[in-house]
Amino acid sequence: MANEKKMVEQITSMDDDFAQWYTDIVKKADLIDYSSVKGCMIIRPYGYAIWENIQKLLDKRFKETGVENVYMPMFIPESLLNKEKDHVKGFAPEVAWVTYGGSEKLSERLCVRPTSETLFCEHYANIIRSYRDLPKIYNQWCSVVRWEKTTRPFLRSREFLWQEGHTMHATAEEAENEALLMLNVYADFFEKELGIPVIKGKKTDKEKFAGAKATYTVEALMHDGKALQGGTSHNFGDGFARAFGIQYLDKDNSLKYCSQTSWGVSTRIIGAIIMTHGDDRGLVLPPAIAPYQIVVVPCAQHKPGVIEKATEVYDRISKISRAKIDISDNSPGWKYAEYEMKGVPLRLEIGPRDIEANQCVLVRRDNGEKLTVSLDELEKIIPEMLADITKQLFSKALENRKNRTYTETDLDSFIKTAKEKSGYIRAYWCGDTECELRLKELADVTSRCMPFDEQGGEGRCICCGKKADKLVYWGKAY
RNA sequence: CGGGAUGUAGCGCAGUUGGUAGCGCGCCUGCUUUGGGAGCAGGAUGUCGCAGGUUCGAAUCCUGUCAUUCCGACCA
Repeated sequence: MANEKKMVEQITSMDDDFAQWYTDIVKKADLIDYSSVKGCMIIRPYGYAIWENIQKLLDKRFKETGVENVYMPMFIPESLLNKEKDHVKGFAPEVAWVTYGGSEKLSERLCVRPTSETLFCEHYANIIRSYRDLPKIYNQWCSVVRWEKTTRPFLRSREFLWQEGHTMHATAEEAENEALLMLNVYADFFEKELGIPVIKGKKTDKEKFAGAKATYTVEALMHDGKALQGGTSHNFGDGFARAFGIQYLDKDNSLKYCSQTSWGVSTRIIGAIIMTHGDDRGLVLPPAIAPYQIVVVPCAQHKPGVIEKATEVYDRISKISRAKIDISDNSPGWKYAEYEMKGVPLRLEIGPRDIEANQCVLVRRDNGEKLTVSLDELEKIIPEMLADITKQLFSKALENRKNRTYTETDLDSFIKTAKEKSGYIRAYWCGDTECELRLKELADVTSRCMPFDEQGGEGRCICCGKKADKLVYWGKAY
């Protein structure tokens, strides 16, 4: 019992204080450490391994659609940043500036990239001449800097890792297709690999990206009912192309402006994983991105033959999964708690009793189920269980979203629900930004997205009561 | 950027009216243990966040500053 108490003390319960629970997990699962610069975190090996797995899986999906990776500089001259008005207005308040090189003041200050639209545009203007040069579908994996006031690990840090795709196309239609294609890549990745259900939709003008014609988003709902924008894909039309003079000579020998997209996801995804699947015992990782998918814990490992047998099993399952074996002299109970904290999807326990019976015990992190299985069946059972874990994580998260999605048709109920519940509120909206601002004021919610799947109907604007054809998901967001 | 809380050993925390720093866990050594965070014995570990100031003397009082955290406003 004394031990149980100790375990409970490790992390704050999510029902007591969700924010503190999140912070505890991030630290105690060894994902990050704080650095001496506010809002800049050290991503530790266990956390970085998760990011590497995310990168690997996404990068493969990108390349299957024709993406090429590049690397752009991290500095942007002020004059370059200023070229597109809406864009600079959106980002200027939160950029970091370099004003000195060594001891000399720079003649023009350099901004540390908050995003690289301008750099890509400058480059594209130089390399695109003819329709034969199109499309250009570039992506870069890098870090960007935004001088946030309030910071939280993974969710909002001043420097964060991400991927930014920037593409140039001959026609507006092609650009629109690209933006939607990448949105679908994100949605598929979230749902199939991470077990996080998302809502695909369009952002309102108020919420769209600075300088974009349209912003599309995949929205996820966290365990506490707050929304998190998982990834965004923007159609820029030819706005930047006009500002940067990106033109090509078409087949008909006339000069035309390119149409452009950009799309990105960041280490924020890790925050989404924590807040979607985690529980009071710690992190729960979807197998696809878990640094190790299964941990072998020998029991009574001092007894002759146990470590040998456990190692043999480990070698075997290493061929079919990312595996780890822990033969440290910590007690088995300690190891159970430790790997639960770290969210390892499966635990394989093996001790003298098992060895005698040619079996082992498999324990699932997501639901705690214990299964005694024959050692002969491991190669068959483990991949099945890993796949099933992702599915179960998905349905559990979907269930949470369903339970936290409310539909309202009159303003008073809308405000009441917004005050009393935490989740999405579905309600019609006339399209007027005034109404959006008013809802923010009255109910403290913002529009999260206009789901593609749920348009086409008609109702009354939740705010002004006028005829409305836009169904919007409203809520509070990270 | 506003409001609250915090900063002392790796982690969690005590430290009273100012007098030169302690507890638990962890760590190291040895023995016994090992199927849900093991036991006993011995041992090591500190610019008291940082910078000034007051004082014979500061972890303690004052000023500033930096960071963390929570709640708002802003944003991925």
